[in-house]
Amino acid sequence: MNFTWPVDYDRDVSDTQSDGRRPVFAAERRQRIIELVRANGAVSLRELAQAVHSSEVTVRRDLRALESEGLLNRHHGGATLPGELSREAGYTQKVSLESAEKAAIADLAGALVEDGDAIVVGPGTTTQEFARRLTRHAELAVVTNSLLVAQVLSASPRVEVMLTGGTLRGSILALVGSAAEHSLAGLRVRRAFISGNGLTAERGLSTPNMQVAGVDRALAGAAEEVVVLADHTKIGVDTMVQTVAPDRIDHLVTDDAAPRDVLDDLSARGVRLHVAEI
Amino acid sequence: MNFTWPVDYDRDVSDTQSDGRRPVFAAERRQRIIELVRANGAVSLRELAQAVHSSEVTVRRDLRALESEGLLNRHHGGATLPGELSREAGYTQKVSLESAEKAAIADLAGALVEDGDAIVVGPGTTTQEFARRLTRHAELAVVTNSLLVAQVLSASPRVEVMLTGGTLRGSILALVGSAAEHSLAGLRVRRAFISGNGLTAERGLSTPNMQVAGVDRALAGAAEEVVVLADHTKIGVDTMVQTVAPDRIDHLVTDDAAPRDVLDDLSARGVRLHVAEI
DNA sequence: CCGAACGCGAACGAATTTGATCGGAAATCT
DNA sequence: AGATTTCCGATCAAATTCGTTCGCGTTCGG
Repeated sequence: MNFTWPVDYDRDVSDTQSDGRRPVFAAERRQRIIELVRANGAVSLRELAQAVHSSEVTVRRDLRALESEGLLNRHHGGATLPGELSREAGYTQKVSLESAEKAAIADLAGALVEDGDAIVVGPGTTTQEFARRLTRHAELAVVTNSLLVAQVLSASPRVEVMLTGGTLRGSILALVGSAAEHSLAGLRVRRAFISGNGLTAERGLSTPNMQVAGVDRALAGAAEEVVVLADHTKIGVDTMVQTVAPDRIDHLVTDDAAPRDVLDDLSARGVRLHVAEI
Repeated sequence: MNFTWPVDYDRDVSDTQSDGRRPVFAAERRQRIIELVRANGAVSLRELAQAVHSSEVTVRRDLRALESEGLLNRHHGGATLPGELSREAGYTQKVSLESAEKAAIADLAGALVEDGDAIVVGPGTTTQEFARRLTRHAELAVVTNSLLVAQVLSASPRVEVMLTGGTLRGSILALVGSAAEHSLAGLRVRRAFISGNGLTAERGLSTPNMQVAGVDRALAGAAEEVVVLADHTKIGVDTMVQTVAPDRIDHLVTDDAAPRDVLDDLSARGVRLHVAEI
């Protein structure tokens, strides 16, 4: 925990540890290095060397060992906390995935919006793409719990954006939790445009996360009609928590690679289909 | 404490928190670039270079690398979010003004936060920079109405971010209106870190916009202590709506180019000063 | 008491990063 | 459409950092 440094005064360059003072164990030094990196987020090699009273070569060696244990990340000139950087690699990869399908779906869904509408838009990459189309409409009121959707719409002055409150879920940049659900309680809009992780005819829309499911339910509950935006990779798959029952879904916008039988089942349950041709 | 950048590496400082400024790692710079692009939708090359304190050549190299990872799209003059050339509103230019001062102020203000704190962070470029420092702390709960602050903190799992609801004010990417104020009503945190457009000893903190003023008041009201982050360009100027009275301000963090007399007046009114030396 | 093993620091070549410059391409203006 | 301004790509040079080898001193086991 706390280290008492036997002697901390000027150690000259040529000075060695021949004077009977207790040597600083390597483990102590490394512990100190980790503390420094954790405290500052990122520390330069030189600073570390000064701080632990060792040469830069030694610190480099330590950093190499610590990196192999996953305790920190090395960079040119120093080290940083692991995970602090290089984040979001997974997220943005999703954006470019099937972007043609998403764009086509978003285009088609845009036809379901009219000037002067009040709508709800849920989180997701498809709905984000959909939101981009909304800037053309005049006098739109959009309620969303997605920071990305809000940001997309922030530029257009003719769209009024209302964000729900709530705690931020960093992985999808959306607001969840009871505060988010509660802020939707008194709301009533015409249509909700939401996505999800899976859609089947039997169980409807679903998502693998409980908190996300709660808000999705609240989003759908605030609208008279529910529009689901889902590309073909989600049609026919079921995930953990059901969010919207099949008979509560009024429209489904998807692409023509979706399995035909599932679409037919959905249609039989009263879901109006909008299939984008890629 | 001198803040000269090229560290003289002959001196052996026993201080572990060395004051010399650390070189910015390439990974950090790229992360910063991504954040800037995300936040503004589209940023020009020149502004990016200015913001990260590097040459345009280096930024160009970074952009090339980031594009190959699919993290952004680059084209003549700058870079945009991947997926769409959504915004044609020209590259925003308010990205980096007096960024050195802001960074120093943010550093200083970071000392007013402790692990386990619950704090409020208001909108503004300075507070955004401040928020970047918060990722080092453990078990932090942050309430904010700024999308940019939320986004900065979204990457760090040790910080819980709560966003107020409300209508989005696109120009500053913050939530305002009665919903925002109402969502802060039942809240009580230790400190509020807010910025503003002007600060005088007579009228305290002020901002030119009524709606923004309302939320600022609510933000300050939710905290036991109010910390104002303001660079020297805001000290001594008064704008339309008063948001926080002088005697409600407990701390002021600013830089040493602020007019001395105003600081003295503020100090006489009980405001504790933290002046960053550039 | 002695040799081997180990940790640490110094030195030097290699590799990486960064900034500057210049010709050519692209966009904008007239 | 032509001219001009701006921006991009590539090569080069300087600085910094990294990896490796070697030497020195200490410690441990016999």
